[in-house]
Amino acid sequence: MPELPEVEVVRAGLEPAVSGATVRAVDVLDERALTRHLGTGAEFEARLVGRRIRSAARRGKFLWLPLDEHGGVDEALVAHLGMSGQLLLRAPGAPRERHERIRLEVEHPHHGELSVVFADQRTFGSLAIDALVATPDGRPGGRGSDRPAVPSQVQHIARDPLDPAFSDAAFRAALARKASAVKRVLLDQTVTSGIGNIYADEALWAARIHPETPALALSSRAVTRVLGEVRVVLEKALAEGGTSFDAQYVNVNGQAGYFAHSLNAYGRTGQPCPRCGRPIVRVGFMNRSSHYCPRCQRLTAVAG
DNA sequence: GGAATAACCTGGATGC
DNA sequence: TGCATCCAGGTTATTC
Repeated sequence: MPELPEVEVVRAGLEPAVSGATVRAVDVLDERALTRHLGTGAEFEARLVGRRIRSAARRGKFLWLPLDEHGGVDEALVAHLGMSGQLLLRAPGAPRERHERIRLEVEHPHHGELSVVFADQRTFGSLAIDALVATPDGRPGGRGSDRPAVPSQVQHIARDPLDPAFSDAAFRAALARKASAVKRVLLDQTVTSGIGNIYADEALWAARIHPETPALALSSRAVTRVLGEVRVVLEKALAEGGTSFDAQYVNVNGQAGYFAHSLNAYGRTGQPCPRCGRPIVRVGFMNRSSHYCPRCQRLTAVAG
């Protein structure tokens, strides 16, 4: 599933191909891929054709391509991959992808013509054209952006733990006032972004913290450990190209990542914990699953 | 206002 | 073999 590392791999793949490119044509095949766009497919197409893409930026799981100003309006093409979305680079005229929803034909001054394909099996992902608004802290909007702006629909999303402008103090303060389970807080994109079910389970396993521990019950050292392990697991996954299951996530060239081989808890129900050998258990949590080691991650072991 | 839950969606796995 | 059901999970609207 596309979480921060997967989205960052896509962003990094898109950046050299689309920065400076001009959109020549847009084909919306399925308007369900525009659920975050305020307008019709035809309007989306008309508004995008002729625009020049400046760069590729990301905050958490949101990706956006800032566009040259048009009529005094500063805006971007925003993408969210949802659970199964893919952004693929293809040669012009390439055959339709399975579950292809939208295709952009772009022309780059150095690389020539290229197709940018948005494919999405489960249609939880979407594209949208959205206005850019100033960041409250005046810092760059996210990775790949040197401008202090984010799309309006990304305003409420917190910075991610790999963002140089991420505030450890604000994260600590948020945990200290929430009685919810720490895993729920890690998944709350308004507290910290980019973490999904896989990396929440992995970071909590590494930090030896039970996913249902109340956030405010964590000691200062435990919070430090969680945040440190979140960063370690995200950076390691990024280095390995992300986590792929059943080809649900691929980079812009359609290639899978390798991090699934490095998972210690997620998806390993019944298999021995790599640390103590006790079988990993799976429990229902927030309409999904939590995987943890019942020996290493005890509900009472929150101090230190 | 904060927290918890349901709904959205499709395809693969599983059970009968 | 074919059909029905379950499961995966990010975001948001709704409910408590």
